[in-house]
Order: sequence, then C-alpha cells, then structure tokens
Amino acid sequence: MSLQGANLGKPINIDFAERVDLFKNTFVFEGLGDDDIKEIAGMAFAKRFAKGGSIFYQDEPCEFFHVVARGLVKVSICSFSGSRITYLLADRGEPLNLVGPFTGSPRFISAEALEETIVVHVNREDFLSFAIKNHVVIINIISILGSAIDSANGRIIDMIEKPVEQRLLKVLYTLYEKFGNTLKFTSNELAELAGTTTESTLRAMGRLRKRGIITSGRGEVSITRPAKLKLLSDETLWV
Amino acid sequence: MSLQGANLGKPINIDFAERVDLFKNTFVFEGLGDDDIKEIAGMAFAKRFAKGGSIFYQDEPCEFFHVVARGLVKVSICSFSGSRITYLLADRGEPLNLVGPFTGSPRFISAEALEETIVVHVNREDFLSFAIKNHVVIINIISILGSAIDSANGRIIDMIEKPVEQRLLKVLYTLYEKFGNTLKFTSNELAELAGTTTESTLRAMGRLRKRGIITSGRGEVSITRPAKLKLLSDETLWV
DNA sequence: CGCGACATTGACGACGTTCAACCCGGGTGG
DNA sequence: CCACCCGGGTTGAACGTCGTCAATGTCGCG
Repeated sequence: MSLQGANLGKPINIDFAERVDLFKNTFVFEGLGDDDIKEIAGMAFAKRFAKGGSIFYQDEPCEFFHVVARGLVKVSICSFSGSRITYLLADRGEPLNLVGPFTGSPRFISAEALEETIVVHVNREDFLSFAIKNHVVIINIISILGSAIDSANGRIIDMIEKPVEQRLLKVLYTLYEKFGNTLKFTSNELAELAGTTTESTLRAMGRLRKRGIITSGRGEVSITRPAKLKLLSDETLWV
Repeated sequence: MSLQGANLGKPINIDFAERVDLFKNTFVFEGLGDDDIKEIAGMAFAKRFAKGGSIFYQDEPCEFFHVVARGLVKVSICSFSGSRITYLLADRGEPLNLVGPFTGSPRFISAEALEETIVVHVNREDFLSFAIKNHVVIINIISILGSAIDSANGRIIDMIEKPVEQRLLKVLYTLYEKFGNTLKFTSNELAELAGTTTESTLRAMGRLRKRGIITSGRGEVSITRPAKLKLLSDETLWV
C-alpha cells in the first residue's frame, strides 16, 4: 500500500498529434473522419498512473470517458465478500467505460493500472454529445457492448461445464493472442480471469508445465507451445 | 415435438392503437414524444407463437427488432455440449434483441415462447435509423445493455462464491418481484436461471419447502413467505 | 537483513454433478 | 375405456472437483 498521492493520476501533457494518433487507433472511433477525430482529440487530456494506481473506483459516479494511451489497465468487479473477477484488460486504444458516459451513474467496476500507465480522459458530457452526433460511434459502442455480454454469458457457461484447467487454457490462449508469448501476470491475476482461486490456478499451471505447454516464473508465464494451447482451448475469451 | 409449422410464428393483425400502447410501455422508447411513438408503431407488425415456438434461432442473422406484446419469451444461450442458461425472460413491453439490430450479425442467443405469445417486429434497418434519429432511444439501449453486463458479471461472481441454494433464492426472489406469487416454471427452467442442474434445483427446493418458504407443484412454484425470501436473498437479478 | 508478495504443495472436506431408479399425472391412440 | 408413454418430480448413492487451510519456500526490494 503506497501513499495515497501515488495512487492518484498525475496530469501530464500529451501532444495534440499524439492524441489524434491514439484515437485513430481506438476501435470506438473507427469510421470517423479526420476532422471528427481531431474534434474529440481536442477535448481530451491525459493523466499518468503508477503501477497499482486507481483510475476509478467502484460506486463512483462517472465523470469521464477513459481510453488507455500507454500501459495496461485491469477493469474488475468485486463482490461484498471479496471475490474479484477481471472483466477487461485494456491496453493502448481501449476504452475503460463505455456505459458510464451515457448514464452517469456509478457501476460495479473499478479500474487499476497494472503497470506505469497513461490514460486519456474526455468529459462525460462532451463525449456524450460527440457520440450522439456521430452515429458510427454509437454503433461501435453497442457492438462492443454486445461482445461484452456474449463474453460474460460465455464465462457463465464455462463456469458451469468446464473444469478449472480448461478455463485457464482459454485464458492463457486469449492472453497469448493479445499480448504474445510472454505474459506478465501473477497466478492471482490469472485466477481472477479464470474465475477460480490462486491455488487451483497454480495446480493447473503445474500440470500444464509438466505437459510442456508453458513455463512460468515469478509473475510471468511463457507459452512454449502455442499450437498445442490453441488446440486445447478451441474458443477464445473477450477481454 | 409438434409439427414444424406450429413452431413458426403466424402473422396476426394488431390495431395501430394497440401497437402504440405497447410501445408506450416499452422502456426502450421511454422519453419519446407521441409522434415518434406513432412513427415506430407504424412500422411494426405482429406474429403469434404457440407455446414452445421459436422466435429466432442461434447463429441466425438479425433481421428484426422484437418486442413482446403478450405472453412470455425465454431468451437463452446454449453451448456446444448442451448446457443452457437463460439470459432474459421477457414479457409485455420487453425487447428480445437490443444488439442485433445494430450489428446485423448473428449472436449466441435464441428465443422461445414459454406460453402463447405475440411478438411485434420492426425491420432492422427501420429500427436502426429510427434509433439513430432519436437519441433517447440510444441512451436507453445503452443503459439496458449496461445492466445486462452488470447482471451477467454478477452471475459469474455468484457462481464462484454462492452455493446453489443461495442462487436459487435469488432467482426465486427476482421472479417473485417480476411475476408475483405464483411462478409457472419447471425446475429445469429454474435451473437454467440459477446456473445448475435440475436435480440440484429440486433438492434445494425441497429444503425451501421444508422451511415453509415455498410450496411447489407440477410446473409451478408458489412463494408463501415473500418476506423471508427477500431477507435470504438480499440482492436481485436482472432478467 | 527482513519483510512482503508470490509460488508451491499436501491434506481434507464439502458441495454438486451424474447416473439410476422410481413415481405420478395427463394426454393420446387403439 | 384402458393402456401406454412422456414430461416432470423426487430421491439415493457414488464420485470427483475444487475450495479451504496451513505450512513452507523463495525472490526482490527497501
């Protein structure tokens, strides 16, 4: 637990050109013309977060639309009893909160930087009126939300019918496709993705290690046989 | 298994006034003026489905926006291995597919009438351009999708940390709030809501019966002590 | 050097799925 | 009118998975 100050974001300047470039790589804005991208980029400002810093908390009303510019952010949900699942791992170009800007009301989710991260913010109202002016943004958002719903429902079904090891394989394969061979996650973080405990994850990883599919070290997993991994976990998750 | 013809919807005429009244009671259209309601009602047409009939199938491209006018529809998701969870129980005024009209692409869900049902359809493109013209519709849709995501994530957490009986209590309480004292569902349908098997549901119901919270008969559950039920399942689901 | 976060492993027990048998009631066809 | 069948309910028993608790190891940082 570091000092509170270290957890809050520090304002940081980012070039207009850099913001434009970011938004050109943001799926939500796909299909927009250059002028529109520039318009929304003009309203954006950035903050830097240290590893472990909180971008926003649970039960906090939504004030901004957030997009990750650099680093990696974990968006997760925590129950009263302390179980936590991670709902989204966002890196460059990925938004953290698609629903909040429209309703303004607080939701169950909180966002935490997993490494040194820069997040770009747009005022909720500004983003809202921009989105409403630009239909394609709306359609993009709704289609992303659709994927999110499908993904969550898929996870429910997996919880019902797939054993821990199978779910972990799916998680690893998904992360492999998104981040490459070397995955910098702790067993606990993987457990929050697979919907299980640290210990069960560790045991399953032990078995995968024996099968020569992965190697693992402290806070790090390497996929040694991607092909086999792909074979074993036919589907992929959405994170 | 009845004849195939019986499973498909039969076109049926509904008064314009009746369609207007329906859409006035449809949350998606909340905030619209009368003229706008009339415009969308003018584009709608209805079909009747027998109990067990399919409104739409999994993996089928989306052609229409659907709203239930009468009866009850179960929207559910089925895995390869046959596990099924029900994602939504829609009665009068509830839409069946919010995402489909925007993307057009097929999704994981299928919809089945649980009783004699009338569903109103609007052409996907018509609905889409109508929604885009009327911001409030968009905002309503996104906020519903947000609830759906929260609900699905909540179910994942419940699968992790709550035993079957607890989940069933939540299901029963939710249904009680939506449909009243007498719930016309089979144990299998309840199981699909609680994310478990028929047998486990039955066993849990046996315990609730002994505790005097419910009574149950063939295809029917009655809540005898709603207060106790509410107490035992603090939160509620979203169906 | 020592603490804290992370990894690892064993033992144990609870919960829930699965399989199987059985009952019951109502509808259907002979 | 009766026999049958099917969908649904109910219960028992066996089994396996996984979560929990606990002990121990180890790495890296302050």
